[in-house]
Amino acid sequence: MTTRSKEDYLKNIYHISEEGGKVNTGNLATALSISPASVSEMVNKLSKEGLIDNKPYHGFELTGNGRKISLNLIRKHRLLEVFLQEHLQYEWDQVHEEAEALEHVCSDMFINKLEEYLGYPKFDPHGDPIPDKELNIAPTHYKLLLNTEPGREYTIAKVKDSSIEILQYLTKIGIKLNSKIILSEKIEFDGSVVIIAEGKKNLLSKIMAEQIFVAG
Amino acid sequence: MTTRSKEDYLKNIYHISEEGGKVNTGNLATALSISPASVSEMVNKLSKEGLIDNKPYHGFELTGNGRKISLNLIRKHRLLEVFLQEHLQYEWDQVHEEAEALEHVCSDMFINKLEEYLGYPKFDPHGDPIPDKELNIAPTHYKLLLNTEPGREYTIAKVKDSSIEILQYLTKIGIKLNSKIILSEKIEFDGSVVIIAEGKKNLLSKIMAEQIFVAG
DNA sequence: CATTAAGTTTAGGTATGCCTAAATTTGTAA
DNA sequence: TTACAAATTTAGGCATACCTAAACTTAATG
Repeated sequence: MTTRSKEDYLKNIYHISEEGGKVNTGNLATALSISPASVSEMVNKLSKEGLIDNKPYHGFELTGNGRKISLNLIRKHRLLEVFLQEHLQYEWDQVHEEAEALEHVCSDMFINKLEEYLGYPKFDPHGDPIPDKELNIAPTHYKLLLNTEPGREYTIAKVKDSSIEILQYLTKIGIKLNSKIILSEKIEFDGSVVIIAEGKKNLLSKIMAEQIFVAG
Repeated sequence: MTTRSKEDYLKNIYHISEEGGKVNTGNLATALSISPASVSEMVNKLSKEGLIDNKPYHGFELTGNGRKISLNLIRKHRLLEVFLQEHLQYEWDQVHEEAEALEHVCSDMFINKLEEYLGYPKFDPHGDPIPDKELNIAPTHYKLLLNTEPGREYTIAKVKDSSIEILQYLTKIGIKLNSKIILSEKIEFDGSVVIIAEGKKNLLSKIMAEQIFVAG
């Protein structure tokens, strides 16, 4: 059986490895806000169920089946976000939490019908690609804003949806998806940066800036 | 805390007492497909939490708070059913199960926005009234088809949504909400009835007929 | 190559929500 | 008014998914 809890483990394993990290007990525990001991237990169960490949003391990764479950959840999450924002007037920073709850409960039939209803959108409100019915997901080549060439103009392609505070702050300073943005200055002392967006200069802390990805 | 499980208890207590029955360990156990022993335990917890009034060995009923939680769930359930049928092309017999899962998970904000999106519908696809935001629910005075005057025409006002098979069968013989229906003949032997709907005669078993309520 | 710190796993414990079997309560009928 | 059947509750157990504390691996360093 795949419970809500197991689904959360699988989805987080997917996200951590997407971001290039090795997946181990420690960082999964941090991501899930759960003790390492509990993660270790659950990793064993998931491994016995053939959803992850575990090398004790050396980390683990999704199997084909585990990846399918993760991608299906991500598909549900992102389509739900599109619905919430486009039809129910949710704000940018509100969609994530609601989708997080609904994704574990709505059926595949529901999501396929919703996808049709929405007109087969390709991206969610944060700029992330939506896997299709066969769980193919478009690769993205977005750059971290922090790694771009200062002075050049880019387009905001993605903002991580995990922090309500950041999304609210960005909205307040007029930044949204597809806004034009220029990295104006990097401050060595604390890693914060000065950006120009919508004609205005703003300071972003390092943590804020790390949530922003650009294209172009 | 109100968990999924507790919510199911409360909702079922509401439904049983709506149908005029006394609510006790036994019939709640039957409704939930759970052992009487488990129901007895949970009834104690709900009682301690002030959601039901329990007289051991003599049944129980919802308190004001318990009733509010139930009505809010029913509101969510019915609005979700309207959305599923009107926008996602769900069939009559498919809406109940999906709504049953989603109702425990969607937020009050979600359902208030959905209600607006749907244009404040007053009834769900089975004919049941939808409680408003303040949890007021319209009283209904539908009659059991079985108790109507033979030969007279009525309008189908409600069909219970709990059995997929019955809804599928009714659809097959052309019966839907607001269809005109005449009770043609009662067969004493097994309680089944002959009805005329959409110009055609059909036999309904007693169990089937008990699901149909009419107005007019 | 022995030590040790960091990271991981195991051991033992808790709450929830279910179960079966045994004990108790209730109301009715002899 | 006692005895009994039906309904209910209590007792003791199990699985899930979490916890803390203790034990164990690993890898890096002197």
